[in-house]
Amino acid sequence: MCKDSNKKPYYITTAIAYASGKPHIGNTYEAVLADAIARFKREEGYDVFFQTGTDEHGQKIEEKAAAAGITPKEFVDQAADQIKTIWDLVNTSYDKFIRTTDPQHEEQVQKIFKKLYDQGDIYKGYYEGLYCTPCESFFTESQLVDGKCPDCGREVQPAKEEAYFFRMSKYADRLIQHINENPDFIQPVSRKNEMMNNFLLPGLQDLCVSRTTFTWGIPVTFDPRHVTYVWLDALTNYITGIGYDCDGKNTDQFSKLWPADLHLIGKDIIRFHTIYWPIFLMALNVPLPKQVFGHPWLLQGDGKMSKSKGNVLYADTLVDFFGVDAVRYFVLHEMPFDNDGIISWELMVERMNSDLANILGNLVNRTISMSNKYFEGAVTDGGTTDAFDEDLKAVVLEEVKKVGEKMEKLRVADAMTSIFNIFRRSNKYIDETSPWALAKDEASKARLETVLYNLTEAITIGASLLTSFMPETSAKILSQLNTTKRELSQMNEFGLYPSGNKVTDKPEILFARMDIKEVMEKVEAMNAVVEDAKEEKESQADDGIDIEAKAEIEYEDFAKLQFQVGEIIACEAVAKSKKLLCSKVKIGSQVKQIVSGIKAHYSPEEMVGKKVMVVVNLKPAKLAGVLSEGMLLCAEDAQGNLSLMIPEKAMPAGAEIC
RNA sequence: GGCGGAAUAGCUCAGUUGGCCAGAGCACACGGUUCAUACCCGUGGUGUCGAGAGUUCGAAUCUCCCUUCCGCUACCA
Repeated sequence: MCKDSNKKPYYITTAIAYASGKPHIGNTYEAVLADAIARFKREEGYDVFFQTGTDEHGQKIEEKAAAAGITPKEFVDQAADQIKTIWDLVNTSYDKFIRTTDPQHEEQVQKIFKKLYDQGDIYKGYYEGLYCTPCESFFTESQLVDGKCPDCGREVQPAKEEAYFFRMSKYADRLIQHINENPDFIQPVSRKNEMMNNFLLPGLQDLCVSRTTFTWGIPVTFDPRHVTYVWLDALTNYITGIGYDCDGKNTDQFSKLWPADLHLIGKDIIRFHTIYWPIFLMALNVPLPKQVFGHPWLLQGDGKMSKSKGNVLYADTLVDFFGVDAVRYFVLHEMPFDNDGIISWELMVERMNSDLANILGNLVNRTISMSNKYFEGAVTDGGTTDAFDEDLKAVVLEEVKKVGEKMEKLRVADAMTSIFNIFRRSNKYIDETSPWALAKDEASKARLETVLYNLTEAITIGASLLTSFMPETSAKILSQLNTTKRELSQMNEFGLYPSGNKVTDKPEILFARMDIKEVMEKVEAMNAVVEDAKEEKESQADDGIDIEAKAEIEYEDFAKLQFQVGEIIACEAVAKSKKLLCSKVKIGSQVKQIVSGIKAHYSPEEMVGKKVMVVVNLKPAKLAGVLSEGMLLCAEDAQGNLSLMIPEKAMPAGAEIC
């Protein structure tokens, strides 16, 4: 134990997963990536602490629990279990799984909130100015149309609902300085510019840190109508999980581990980790984490991964097909450093066959087979040497170094490529030395011994390096070679495999080749089952959706609105806009220009000729610099899909809708 | 609309401060081999290094401009 205290600490975290459902393979990627880094750091001799967990508060969970007819706590208990099960399934070696409903975390969040309030960083305020009572919504000045509610056009009033805010601007200069002085703080660097240019340099808005519209959250002690709103609750897990104490009685663990060495997060929440989180810490007078790495996403090749499509890949499904280490290999290998990666069944099978089965599995198998065939399993250093041997050794030792260098830069995929270069070089070595030819001549026995010894040694080193990335496979190979894991510190030397040691006499297949056709047939069969279940569920669920009710209106309010049928006679995308289409709409004898945010749902071509429902007397406004003289009405479902309202029977352009 | 990034072999990408015939993996074709999971090894590219112009003895690498994609952000009646 004394030995441990001499080790340098390394504290790594993942983002905590939102406990609202089953995590898909894209989410799981983050856990595996963090795990590979954590394991490698342990190999390097660090005293690693790896924390992950779940974010369990918020309105969405409150609603989902209600829909399921259980309490929020019951709901998150189930969800957290499910997430933990998946993390365990893919062999993540976390040291702590924190949940934001842990009493210890909740207590600290309450203290932190109070402390920041007492010192003036958090203040009670209200959404500035602009509340529309019927819509129950707040708007900023720029969102208003003609000074009125953009949704209903009514008057808005200043300052309705109170909320607590964090004064971000106070710390902005310090943060800008910190980011400039620590170029590695935000990774990849391209994200640094985005944060600077979009948020820090233009000036930070204060952040809302409490809510009164839902109750499933950590109550504000001195104002219990409020619950702590997301980021102050979630981000603080990184310090509460290791024993931060707001009153100054931090645990030894906290003193040892903080500041964290690496927050590993998805690129979508970089802003919260590189702006709000550092500022919270500054306010608490706690040092900032050393590095935040916003990793890219793993996307599905065959169409976007979406739950509504039912084509989401889950880690457990993939593990059933390919096994844990193949899945780990795939997600780590396919994910470059700053571009999104792609996952599909075809790519999985390809990697499985070419890298895992052919290059690695077959290498181990053929090597062990030869040792058995020629020497009854005994691997002996024959003491000979030639140019092929020297090159093999040089490549192995060189790649060992590269693995360390790549991992230092968080280039995990590149590190694995280096390991596989050892296996590739070993296959080539077999070809160069042709052991089967040596075996025919008793005179070259020593030479043959050396060749198989060098191979076994190279594989031992390669397999030992694999331990951080594919722990089960690493152990299997070493076991078949009847040896133990080579320590990183001993990898600057070639030839430590005990001479005369015997390998297993029955090598097992590590990775079986797979047939893409068979896999796809199984996948389709599986999807068909899922599809049926989904349809059944939908037919049950299609009894409508509920939306927020608006206040009752008088008939005269309704009568102010003028609806008419309009015929779209021309339509084009609005240049420089992602969501807008600009239509020329014929209404009776006149033609109006109307801009609508429906580009994601309709192409300009399919718009033309449609007869649609138009709000005609809406005051014209400019959208993205283009004049819009009305509004096309659409129905919207829970997923945000839009459908234009079209008359059920043929109607002329201009017909009144009443 | 604002800010930033990228465009290199069929595919995914490397190419450090401008300089040795522009590289790797996958895929494909041919050849070799048989220890092994029909595997492994070798050989094979007329790639306009997105288009155009410029700086230079020399540019994928620097400058300008254009085109196209991407990210963040704003807007989205």
